[in-house]
Amino acid sequence: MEPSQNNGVQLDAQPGHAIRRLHQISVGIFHQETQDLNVTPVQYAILQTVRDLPGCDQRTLAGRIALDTSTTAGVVDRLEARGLLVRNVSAEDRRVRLLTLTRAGELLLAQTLPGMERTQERILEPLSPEQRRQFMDLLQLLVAENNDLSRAPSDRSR
Amino acid sequence: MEPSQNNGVQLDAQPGHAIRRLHQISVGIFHQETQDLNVTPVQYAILQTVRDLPGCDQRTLAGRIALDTSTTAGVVDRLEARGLLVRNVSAEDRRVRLLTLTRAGELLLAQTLPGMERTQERILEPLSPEQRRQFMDLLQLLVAENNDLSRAPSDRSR
DNA sequence: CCGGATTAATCAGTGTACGGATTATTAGTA
DNA sequence: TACTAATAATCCGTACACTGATTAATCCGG
Repeated sequence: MEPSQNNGVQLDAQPGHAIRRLHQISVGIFHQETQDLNVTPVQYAILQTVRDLPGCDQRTLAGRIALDTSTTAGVVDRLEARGLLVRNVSAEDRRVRLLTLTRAGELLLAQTLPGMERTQERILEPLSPEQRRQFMDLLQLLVAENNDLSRAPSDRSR
Repeated sequence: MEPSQNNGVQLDAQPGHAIRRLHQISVGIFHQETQDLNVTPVQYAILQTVRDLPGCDQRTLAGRIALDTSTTAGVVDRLEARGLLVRNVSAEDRRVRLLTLTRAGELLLAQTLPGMERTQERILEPLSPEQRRQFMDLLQLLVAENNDLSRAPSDRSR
């Protein structure tokens, strides 16, 4: 009958816990691969997105990388302080601040790219090519289907 | 020849980015399912681990959940402030602080359990039973093989 | 039994990550 | 055209998550 022994809760078997661990690992590898550049994965994502959408406003940016607007503001603050991008008040709508990479930002982005690519390879390294495809398919399916359940959903429409 | 158009970097296709998103989603679902209890996933993990290892020290705890010791200290601070666990200086080694759940902590843990379990189901909900098995197998393989690459590796030996 | 290495915990500093409140500006409407 | 709603950004507060430095206690070789 064993009242409620409760020891059946294996942390590692919980999807949430394993996902947190893999995220942790992925960030760790990124830092190993980009060491001296002093960039974080989120900073990289923002630099990359602003490069692809020059003159983009912060809300659109936040929607693209699925980040809260206040978190985005903080990261952009740090990038601006380092002279990697500029914030310009829009002429049409003075509430909006348009983001553009500086030359230093473009340069840093280019320097980060190889380490970022090695990071992606190393994350999946323990898997066979077949398994890598499988894992990425399932992962992307989960993200797409559950998108609206995160607190800052991605918005690809903008 | 196309110099360096660089627009081939699709964020969503990068394992690192998708993993960050899924982590974000998983935390979001956890909060939905445990709303009024005011517990975070990491706080739950600590409560659960201390319940399974009563009188455990902070280093062992940190190793179990694969968390930095200073991060662990911070979370334990908050749990202690809420009266959910107690820190007792060890009699044998006065450097060590032994952790034990209070009755309030046991109660909160029990209240959190159903929401935590629903969270795990909801994360994988978009997948078929077969796909869920596949995804969890690959996920656990990645975590196990890459364990030493995170900045706070898991230590199951203690 | 003393001095250096080791260890457990903490502290200071940086950087995500979120909700909720506030401010400035624009847009829509009676 | 005043009044209101909506919107972009920011600010405050809380909580992870890590590095590197520090403190206190223990351990261990000579």
